Amino acid sequence: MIKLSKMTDYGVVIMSEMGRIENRILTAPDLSLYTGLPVPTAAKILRVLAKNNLLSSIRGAHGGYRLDRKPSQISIAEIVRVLEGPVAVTSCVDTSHDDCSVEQCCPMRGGWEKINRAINAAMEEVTLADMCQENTSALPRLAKKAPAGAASLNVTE
Amino acid sequence: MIKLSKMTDYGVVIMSEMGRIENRILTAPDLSLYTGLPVPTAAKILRVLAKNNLLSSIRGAHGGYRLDRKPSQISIAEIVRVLEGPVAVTSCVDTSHDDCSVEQCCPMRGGWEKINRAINAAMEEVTLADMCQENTSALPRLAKKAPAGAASLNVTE
DNA sequence: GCAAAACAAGACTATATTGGTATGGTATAA
DNA sequence: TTATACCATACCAATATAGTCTTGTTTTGC
Repeated sequence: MIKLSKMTDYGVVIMSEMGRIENRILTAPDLSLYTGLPVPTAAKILRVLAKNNLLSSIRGAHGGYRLDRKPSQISIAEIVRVLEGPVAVTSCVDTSHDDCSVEQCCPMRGGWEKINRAINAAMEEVTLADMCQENTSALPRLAKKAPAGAASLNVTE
Repeated sequence: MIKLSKMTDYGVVIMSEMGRIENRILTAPDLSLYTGLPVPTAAKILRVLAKNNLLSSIRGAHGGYRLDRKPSQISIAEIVRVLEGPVAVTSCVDTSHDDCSVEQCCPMRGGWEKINRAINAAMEEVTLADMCQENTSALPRLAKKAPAGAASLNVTE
């Protein structure tokens, strides 16, 4: 199961929540309430999103966060990239590229490259607007403890 | 950085190694030698691959492992699926689907579904044969300690 | 029939990543 | 000037992963 980190998942959930309300200002506690995430966690993610120009932060009393662009202009790829780093299925794990010194002529490179491109394209194509289409009253839906609320299916085969 | 686990990476490397040699029988120590992986690790992966009908195991003296099918008939998706589980970017992490009880009407589902499908298609399309195209003398290439040798690029943006 | 070679299976350990929390600081509105 | 809310960093805990070790089973070949 190739999966995104929870932080990234939460990030997408938070962003869609903001997308739904659009140009309203929401605070970390607001979002925490809406999504079921603990406040510090929500705050942490919001900070990162703001730092990377997906949200603007407004400080001081009555401050909070606001979407920087329209939901239709924000791709999932962008959110994932901000919270998770470059979108790619890499395997030469280390930062030091010493081990995979064959980089340039590695026979596998072509295959992975193709796969990476496809993944990127797919994520680039789906926007926040696609994620938060109308009709879903978000607020009351995550009763219990759990945050979550994103993808579920597995495309098993 | 959405990444595959090392085991999966190793699995692909091992499979391409076997694809290169095709219908020869290779033992875990052989593969360990060729790929630079520790023997027990290679053995572990081989076992999983064999259990899932990608390799056949031959026991006893002069035994080992052999590819079950031609490299061109084995997709990367299959290898990844065997070593990593279903290929999907899920986020409702838990096995218990209790938290995401909205599954059916979750507004995000559509978006993730699309992304998952694209990833799957890409991996389904690339075969082992694509990964181990000719000319690369595999044996002497991983001198030092490190195994690796798979993807490298990052498709950063 | 016995010994050696090779796979089979599981438990176990150590390490790395990640999620989550706490603390102290800064800016701004009322 | 006080309360609200963002900012930054450092720390802890839990989980997941990689890797190892041990014991067992099957088969070849002498």
